[in-house]
Amino acid sequence: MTDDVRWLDDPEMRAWRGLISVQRLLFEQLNRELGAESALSMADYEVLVQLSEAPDRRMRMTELAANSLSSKSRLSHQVGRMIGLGWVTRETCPSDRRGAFAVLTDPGFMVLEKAAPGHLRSVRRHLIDKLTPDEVAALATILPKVAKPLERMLGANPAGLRPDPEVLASG
Amino acid sequence: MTDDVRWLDDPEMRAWRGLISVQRLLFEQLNRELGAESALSMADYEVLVQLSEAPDRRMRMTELAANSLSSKSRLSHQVGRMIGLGWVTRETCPSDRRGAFAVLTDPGFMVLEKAAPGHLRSVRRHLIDKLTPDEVAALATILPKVAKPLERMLGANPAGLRPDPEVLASG
DNA sequence: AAAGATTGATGTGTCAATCTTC
DNA sequence: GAAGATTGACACATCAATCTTT
Repeated sequence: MTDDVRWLDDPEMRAWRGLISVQRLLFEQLNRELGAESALSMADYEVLVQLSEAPDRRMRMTELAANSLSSKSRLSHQVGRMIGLGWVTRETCPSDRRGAFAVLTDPGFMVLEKAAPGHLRSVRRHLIDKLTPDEVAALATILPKVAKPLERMLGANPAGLRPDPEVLASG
Repeated sequence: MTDDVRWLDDPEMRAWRGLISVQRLLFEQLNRELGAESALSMADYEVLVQLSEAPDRRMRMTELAANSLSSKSRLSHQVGRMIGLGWVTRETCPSDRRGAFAVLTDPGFMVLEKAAPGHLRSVRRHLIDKLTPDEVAALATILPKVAKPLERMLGANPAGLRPDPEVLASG
């Protein structure tokens, strides 16, 4: 661990700060608006969307966790809460008795249907409408270049979303 | 609230999903690496950076909250913890006795100095190095277009980071 | 009353430990 | 023992309420 570090130059710093700002401001605002209109968090919303699009409106927990970029632990807590609210039920998997399905209920589906238009408007208002189509396309190209390597790195890790010690140690 | 919603088209959806992925994967990974190397969260880090760059290594709580895009409440809890760790002290403002300064201590400064190189490397490895200079520049241009309107909207709001009821109702 | 700031209750995320089935 | 999944303890964020000074 040498002391000579390459600091971020101006565009690098602005890109990085921009990402921080968007994370802090955009996501929290969308969360607030979604919550105010429908008592849903973005995490809830994402789970509902995934389940609503899945065959039979059901999905294995591990698959659901992967699709919603969540750790198994987080998803488990979250689905637990959603079961408490009656939006989801749990079913055991017949072919592999370790496995569990999360199943979307009708009330859960209705909550999603009711929340979707408002949430979509929020996303347009605060994100899409602020950018030109070219800029949107640029984000669509650039962001996966950052996300995909992390996806691979974390997905390759057996025990959920945990840091890779090798990568950590490496300079 | 009409039922006819304009769904996101393909680039719009990819941009939006990309942002979600980056938020989930990049920030959590950086947080984990920072924590593993230095027992610091990104929120801690940001506060330490702000204070270290401020005149006399001190800053008013409200200003610090604004600079680190945090709500006053969050910052207050956070600084409270950091005081407990000996990284920061609190001082009352002589000219306005409602006000408080957060002041960086020497131990706090040393923690930051020790953590910075590793964190910087993480940011390079997972973000900057994945992109061409053009792509970095594009992010530096595009992201503020999303962040600034939110900054204005939320900053204009007297009581911290709260949603604007008008905006919520509209649309 | 408004601004500066803190507090406490509650909800959610994280990590490590655990349990069951493969 | 590894995979699928859950649990409990703890850390942090959020919101509303509060307190003090202006």
